Amino acid sequence: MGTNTEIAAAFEELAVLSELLGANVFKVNAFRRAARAVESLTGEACSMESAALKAIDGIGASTAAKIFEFAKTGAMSELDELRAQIPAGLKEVLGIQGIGPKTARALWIDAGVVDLSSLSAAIESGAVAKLPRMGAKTIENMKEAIAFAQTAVGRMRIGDAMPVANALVARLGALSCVQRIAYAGSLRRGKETIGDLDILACSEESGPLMEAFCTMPEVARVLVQGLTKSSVQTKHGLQIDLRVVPLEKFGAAWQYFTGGKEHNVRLRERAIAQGFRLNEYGLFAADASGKVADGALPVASREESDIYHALGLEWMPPTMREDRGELDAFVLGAAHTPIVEQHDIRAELHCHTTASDGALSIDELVSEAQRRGFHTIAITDHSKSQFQANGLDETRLLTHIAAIHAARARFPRMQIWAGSEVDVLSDGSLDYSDDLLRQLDWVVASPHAALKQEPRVATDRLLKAIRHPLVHVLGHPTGRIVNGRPGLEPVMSELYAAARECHTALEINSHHMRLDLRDTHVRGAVAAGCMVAINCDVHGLSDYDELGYGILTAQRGWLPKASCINTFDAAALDAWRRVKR
DNA sequence: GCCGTTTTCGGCCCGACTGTTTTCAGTCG
Repeated sequence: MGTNTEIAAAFEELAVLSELLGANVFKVNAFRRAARAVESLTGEACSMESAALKAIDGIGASTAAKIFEFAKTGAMSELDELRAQIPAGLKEVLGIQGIGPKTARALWIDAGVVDLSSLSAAIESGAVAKLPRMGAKTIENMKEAIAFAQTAVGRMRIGDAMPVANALVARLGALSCVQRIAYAGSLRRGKETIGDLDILACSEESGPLMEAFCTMPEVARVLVQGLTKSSVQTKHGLQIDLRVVPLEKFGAAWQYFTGGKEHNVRLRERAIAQGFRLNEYGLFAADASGKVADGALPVASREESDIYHALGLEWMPPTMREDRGELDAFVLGAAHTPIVEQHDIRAELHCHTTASDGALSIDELVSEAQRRGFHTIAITDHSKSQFQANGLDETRLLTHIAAIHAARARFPRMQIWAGSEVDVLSDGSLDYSDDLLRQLDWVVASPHAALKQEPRVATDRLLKAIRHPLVHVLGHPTGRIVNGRPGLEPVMSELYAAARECHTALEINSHHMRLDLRDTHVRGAVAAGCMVAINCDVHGLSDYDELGYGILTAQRGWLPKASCINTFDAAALDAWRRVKR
């Protein structure tokens, strides 16, 4: 057996290693495409029939055979052979900015470089300078890039990147030469972590704009500076790319720089098939040989929707542009299920007061929910096992329930529920008795401890909570922390099936440190027919703003509005709740 | 390695920038 993640990683490694051996680039791309195809499956690749595998775009006979081999033996012989030929440390050499597969291969074959330290040694000894196309400037850049690789931050959490991007957009947008500006890239697509920031601007004099950008005080190193494209690295190790296009081409450029890469490749293939060519300046009519006449005006370029419409597609949210079937789903005129949007959310069903570890009183929580246009709030303080979070014992909980119910008189327009975020203990039992749970209006059950359990143990633990007749929502099901801890790794398909059968919703915890369920889990839950809750796990006033990250994650998982309980009207939500009361 | 509304062979997305070259290869996104 092997998980989809493991199989995708094997194909990605196959791509990298065969690239280092100088394989045909199209073969390398085919491995990468296979990796992506496996990664975005909602079922397990290892348990699929050969015909079903080969029916998937990007998976042919050779790839299917490799998946079978992996399922049977836990390894791929072709990958093992490549690993035996190539020094393991060469992959980190390939990771250096400016060193691609051709250079890495030349460094290895002709200069004996096998890892970063031997690369530095080869630079010092002059061995690198003897290679073709290795001038003084190239070697200087290489030395800087090696030094920078030691300090780089890696991928940044979306909640850390978003404020940086917003501030940068505001600062550059204030320059008089800037007509329009926005961020693009994986940040706009709402990925949980961001590798670099992509900013797109329109200006009639890009020189001063590029100069202003490259001389910002936080810039440590200018990688590239041109009139349409510049890249810098900041003192914190974050790479920022700025692209400048004319105003009338903003839509084409925004589409192009938002990506994802594979989505764009598919879109350009579609353009060619329809007699066009697509680039960052627009969609152009092509002649029979695929050429665009010099000076031809674009068919579409001003807005993203112009591009998609001209190609027979609806505009689609950036969150869905990952080559996971969106081009088929958004054909112009075809009916598609409305995806959840932030303004659809009318209820917060997971929040904490000062009774446990929150910073707000009951009234402060409720009035903020009301101010945001919500009709329902469930107050869910921690249960007794969370002693470090001041979790409530039985006596305090009963007092708290009364206090929450008393608040109803002060907020006649709000539906206010007394709830709990009750701990799912390591054996799957809950932290309060059924008698006590029955007195609550709303129960979120969440794992907080024992987050390193074996997958089988974790699965059974969470299944027990999902099947509990008094539980409405399984909160942050895996307990992972983005860039922090992996959390539980249960067999998700079993959780989806049980959740659907038992009328239990699975939570997308919106906090940018959690985002749990993650995007791929949401997609799987939707495919299995589950209901999903999007909650902010509010501890302080600003946590209500985390909702945006939860929505991005939900959209990346193609969550329909109708499958999200927070979008129900007050009566429907109450009816849904009462099934378990 | 994948794929087919020209195709089972011969294609496979596109452009900016850099450094090293005298016209382009390599890298990146």
